[in-house]
Amino acid sequence: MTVTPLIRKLEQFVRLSPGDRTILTRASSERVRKFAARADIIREGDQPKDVHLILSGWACRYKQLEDGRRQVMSFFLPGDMCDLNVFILKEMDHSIGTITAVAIADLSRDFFDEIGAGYPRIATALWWETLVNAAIQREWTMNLGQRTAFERMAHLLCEIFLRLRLAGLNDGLDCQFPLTQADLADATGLSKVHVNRTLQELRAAGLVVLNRKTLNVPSLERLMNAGLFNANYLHMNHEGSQLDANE
Amino acid sequence: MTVTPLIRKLEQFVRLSPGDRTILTRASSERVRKFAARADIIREGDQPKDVHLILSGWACRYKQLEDGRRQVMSFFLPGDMCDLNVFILKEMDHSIGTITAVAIADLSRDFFDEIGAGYPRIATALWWETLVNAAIQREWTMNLGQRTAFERMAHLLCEIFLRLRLAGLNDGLDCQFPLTQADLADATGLSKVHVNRTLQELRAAGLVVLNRKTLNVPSLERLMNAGLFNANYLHMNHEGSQLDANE
DNA sequence: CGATTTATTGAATCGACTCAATTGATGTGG
DNA sequence: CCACATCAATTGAGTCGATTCAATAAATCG
Repeated sequence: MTVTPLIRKLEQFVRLSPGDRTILTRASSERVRKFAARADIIREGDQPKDVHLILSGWACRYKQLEDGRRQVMSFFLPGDMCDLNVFILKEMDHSIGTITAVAIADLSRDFFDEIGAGYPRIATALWWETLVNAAIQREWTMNLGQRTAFERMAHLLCEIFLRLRLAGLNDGLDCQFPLTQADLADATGLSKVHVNRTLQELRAAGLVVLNRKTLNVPSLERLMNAGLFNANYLHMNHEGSQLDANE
Repeated sequence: MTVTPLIRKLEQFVRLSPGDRTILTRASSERVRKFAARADIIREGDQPKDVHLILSGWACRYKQLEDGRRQVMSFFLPGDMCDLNVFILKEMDHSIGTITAVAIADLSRDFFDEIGAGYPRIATALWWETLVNAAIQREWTMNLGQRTAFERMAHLLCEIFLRLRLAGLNDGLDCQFPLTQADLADATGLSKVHVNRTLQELRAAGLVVLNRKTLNVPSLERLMNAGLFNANYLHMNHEGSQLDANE
């Protein structure tokens, strides 16, 4: 049940068989852990032991400089997982912290061996996810390097909105939006004050309605234009039929 | 011979057997293509057919907005390869262009199937490379979002210097450095003028000597301090002994 | 060698930041 | 369920880092 976002997302790319869904569901119900909001799941310097799959709630990767400057490098939404095979590294080079209360499933090396050996569709879908995550990280580079505050914020909101939709987590034009302006500041490299002013501009332009932890996007097309948003990097154009599940 | 940077780099992480080296050398000598400086290897929108391995020369990933703003999202040095399994995507979301004259080897899907089936050490090393590349991309996010122009430039120069060293391509305190100030501007999100001024600051601080396409770093430690550089994200602390090659 | 690219400098401007104070929401314990 | 405490959002004013525009100098290439 809680795995739905993952399955839903992977099926954007491959059509999963009942057996595929079963093993994903099983893996998502063993070794579940819960965290409060604003807690760390793993810290820079820790030894990574498992791959974390977000079952519910929002989290983020972040890194901090000695003087306190903090950068959020990505957001994890339900159905997202941290790097495949992280456990081959000796230590984490960043931290993963929660935004809201979060439930995760810890996925072991054995699980991925099993997938590699007997679940080629899942393996392919996980590669696709890995490539999309890399593309998202590159797009953030573009966002921080080239876009103005206004464009950057519009772009980020577009991305989150679309990613929630891929995971089946939005409701028409609305979605849950638990990020504070401080979170947005850390993700966009802007100051909190400027985030506030930028959001006001977006509101004034009629591009977003954002309050009480809810985001409403009256016209995704207009928001995309404002953010110079090209969805190609999300590689969604597959209609779930890349591989067939003739089991 | 030209594969040396790749083998050298991978051996930071695993100890390769003679058989491992043979297949890497073979794959690097079949299907070699050469490009002039400032040419595109593949463009956004193209269908990716192979994984590209840089045998010699420097290249970069980049993306451009309609109005011409350009962001370099990563540099490819000899021994680097573009995303594993890119060919599962329908189209490229960015372009790859050369900086200098470049020779690449095109690696096919079959090659990677072969690696997966019979060369576990190489497979592990390629995963390590993938994870390090993801970490580098995240660090660029940090760089663009949080560091000042001065720190950012110092950080970038550190990273390139260390990566060249990993591939066995620098000579003591010196290394080849074919990037123009315009390239640095596109990579750091700064204007060309400001890159120029920032480099002058770095020179004035005695942190770098940079001219005639050569970079000299008198004290890597001081440059690292200036860039708030923490090398943990390169995951180099493995001494090539992660897995043994008892063939 | 001239032609073109790359690097450098100066001056004026602007986007985003800092500092500081205020308002508004949220949440918790008594 | 209110009162207080805390966290989140908003506003104003002054400043600064980095930008743009424009011109010149130096390097590189054919």
